[in-house]
Amino acid sequence: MKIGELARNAQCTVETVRYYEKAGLLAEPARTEGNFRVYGAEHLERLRLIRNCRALDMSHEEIHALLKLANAAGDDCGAINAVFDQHIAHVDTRIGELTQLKAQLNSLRQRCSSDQGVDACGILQGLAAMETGQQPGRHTHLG
Amino acid sequence: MKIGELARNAQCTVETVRYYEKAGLLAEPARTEGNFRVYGAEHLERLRLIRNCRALDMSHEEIHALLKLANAAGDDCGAINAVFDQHIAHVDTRIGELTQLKAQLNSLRQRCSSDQGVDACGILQGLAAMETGQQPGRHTHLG
DNA sequence: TACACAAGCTGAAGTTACTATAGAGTCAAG
DNA sequence: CTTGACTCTATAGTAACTTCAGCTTGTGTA
Repeated sequence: MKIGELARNAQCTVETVRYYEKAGLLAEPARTEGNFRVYGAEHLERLRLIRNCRALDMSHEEIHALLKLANAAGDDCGAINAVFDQHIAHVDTRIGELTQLKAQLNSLRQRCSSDQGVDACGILQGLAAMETGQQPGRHTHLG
Repeated sequence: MKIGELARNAQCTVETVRYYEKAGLLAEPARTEGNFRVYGAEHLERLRLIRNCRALDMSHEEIHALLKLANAAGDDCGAINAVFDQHIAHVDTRIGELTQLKAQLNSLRQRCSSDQGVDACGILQGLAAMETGQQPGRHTHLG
């Protein structure tokens, strides 16, 4: 199968496929005489796995670790669980941060009644007065 | 005040300050004879406002719009509310996405009991079998 | 006064995970 | 034999910074 078909089967673009190859997530496939990439079922399976991990917001680093572990057939999969648990922790942290954020935003929003002039705007006053919070802190790779 | 002091007062790095200047969020300050930037209280106030907006995960685009509106003294602040409301909607959307994600991750996680071999790992099986979901979809600028 | 060291300067490159573009080559159908 | 779909490589752009190299300025101490 050529790159277009592979991409269609995995619901992504051909550019993404080539990008994964350069990024070392997807093995370099064979080539035709005309230099076109030719893929087999194993490539599709691996690509699907990668896309699913991405759909779960895992970073390339996490996926890379996972793939490496998955290839070490015979090992027990405690390490895989660890990668997974860590990712779940990331998501959880991020949800907590955003929830707090939303509360703060809502409380600011309540301070403005929309018809007043900019000088009296409660939102702007609130934004200027807030004690500069701790750096949003990149505890996770999630935005 | 020089750039280092300004940065300390606003809880950010000097590189970030220079970056905001280049990005057009912070006005270019005066310079000393030796070409050092010199800031006044108004710069600090504006920088604090910017950092607070960032702490609330607003994008530069949103902040830029907000600053422009804030400078249009005299206008009523309905437009400011609109920017704010839109941002709150972004945060809300993202929380919803991550919550769904977490449920999916947890359900996958339950499939593995850790002591088995990689071949039988329920997580990997789940990841391979998942129907490639819709693109995570950038509805918001939040990751 | 001399010298070290902190702090400042500019400009360019690196980060993440792609997307988009340019300019060229390959291949099957009509 | 030409058209059009598909593929190739290489490069640049995205957001919001961070890091680095190489230089200049200012300050404190011997």
